[in-house]
Amino acid sequence: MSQSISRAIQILRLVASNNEGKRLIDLQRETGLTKPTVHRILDTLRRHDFVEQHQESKRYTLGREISTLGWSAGHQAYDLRELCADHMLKIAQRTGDTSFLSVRSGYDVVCLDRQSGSYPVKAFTIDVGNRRPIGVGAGSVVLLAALTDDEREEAYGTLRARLADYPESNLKTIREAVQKTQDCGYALSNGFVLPQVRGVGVPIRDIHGRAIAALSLAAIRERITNERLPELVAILKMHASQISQRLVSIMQDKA
Amino acid sequence: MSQSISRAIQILRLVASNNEGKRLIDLQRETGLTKPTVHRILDTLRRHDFVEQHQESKRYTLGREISTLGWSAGHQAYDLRELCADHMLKIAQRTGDTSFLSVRSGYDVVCLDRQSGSYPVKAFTIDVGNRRPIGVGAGSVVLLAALTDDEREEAYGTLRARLADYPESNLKTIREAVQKTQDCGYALSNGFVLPQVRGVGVPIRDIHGRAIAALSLAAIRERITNERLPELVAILKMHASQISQRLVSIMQDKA
DNA sequence: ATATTTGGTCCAAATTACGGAACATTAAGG
DNA sequence: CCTTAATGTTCCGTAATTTGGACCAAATAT
Repeated sequence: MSQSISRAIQILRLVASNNEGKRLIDLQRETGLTKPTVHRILDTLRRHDFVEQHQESKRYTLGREISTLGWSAGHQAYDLRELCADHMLKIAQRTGDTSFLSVRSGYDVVCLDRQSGSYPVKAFTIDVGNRRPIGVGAGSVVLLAALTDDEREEAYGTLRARLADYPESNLKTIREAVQKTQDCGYALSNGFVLPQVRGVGVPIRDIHGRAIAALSLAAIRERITNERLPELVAILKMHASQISQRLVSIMQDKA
Repeated sequence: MSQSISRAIQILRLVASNNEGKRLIDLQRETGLTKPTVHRILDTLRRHDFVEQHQESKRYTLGREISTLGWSAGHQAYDLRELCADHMLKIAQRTGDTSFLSVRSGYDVVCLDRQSGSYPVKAFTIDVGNRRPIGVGAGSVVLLAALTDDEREEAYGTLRARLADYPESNLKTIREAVQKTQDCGYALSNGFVLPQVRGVGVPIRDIHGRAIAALSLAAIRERITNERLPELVAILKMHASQISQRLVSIMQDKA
């Protein structure tokens, strides 16, 4: 298998994981490769406009070409966001908390959309377009739990190094959360991202039953009590199932 | 420089250039590489969800991951389309013809948007999301003319092989059209794509004066007469300049 | 039924990517 | 302002990776 292509893709994902861009040395550390190798790969990607380098800060960000290719790819991410927009809003309105829509990207999770409810203390644990390691946060645990056993073990492998940025998370608690999610059908993040914040997440399933996205909400700890939890889960599950149904009918229309 | 990464990117672009997907052998011919090489690269891209392979037809299309990465890249293509939406509509309304918005992607040109006017014979020479070799069509010539001399010569190199699909185009007429565009500030496609269709295009320039996109329109030959041409060019130029001004103010707001 | 086209696999040859080392440039510290 | 540290960039010999000829399998055309 083409090693350098895999490395280039790994670097692309890492560059994507931070909106402010990444420095060469960040990528070197995160990949474990040597400086010249990372530099050469970045240089190649830059020549093809897959990444851009800011002149002053020297930081690398995703390039114009990725944006254009994504456009040609058929706007899947955009379509899913459209499809869920009303539901996202309704969840935020009905609960007063912040709703999130996430999809998996390699061993990252990307936030596709976010809507905030009326409650004055907002839990904005992630911005739209940003990424997190899979397993960190409620929606993220949902997507981790949905992987095959092999994939999940590989995900745990990549996680080890990356959890340094999330002092509230560790492999043990993530494994437990995944187990719980598989048992109960929903994920609970008990301060995994920020100690004051709890989150709840459920999967959105496609026509084959695969979890293609996660619907979740977050709020300060005090607002997600054990008493309120069943109600929140019910709301999320209802919207997830409605979205799934629309997905199914869209798929059937295409065929 | 990383050869295999460049090849992977070249293949990605080729896969993107056809919405129905590409067969292995198509890619082999278009790249000039051997079958095992193309296959191995595609296999690597597939493992990373950068391409998908349809089970029945064996054709390769862009994958879920490209869509997601494009999302993280900051929605540039989408933003530009939004920004131009009103203008696209107005051009179609005022002229009665079909308006196009295009951007460059390597040595391809991607159609970002299309609006059709009231005239009952529509010229749909390209669909939204589809690609063409740079230089084929009015908007496409605009973007070719905007390259640096070195880039343009390389583009001509890649064109040679690809013009087989466009019997109405050849390197000589494209070179002439580019020259004319540089002289006059607009491009005229005199049946380059389909013999019955003429097109007119102008550049949309960013704050630095670089042509980042092309605004164009197309109609059956009889509707784009030499008498009507100045009016059409004026309309296109007016909208292009308005879009440029909005781009400038957006850029300044960011800084 | 046979020929042809296309998709996929194996493996030896050599081209290519790799990374140590050294240099350049920017940022931090005294 | 000078020194030290940290990061970005380039060079080049070496070794590992990619390469493509040859081959097989499956589908499609004749």
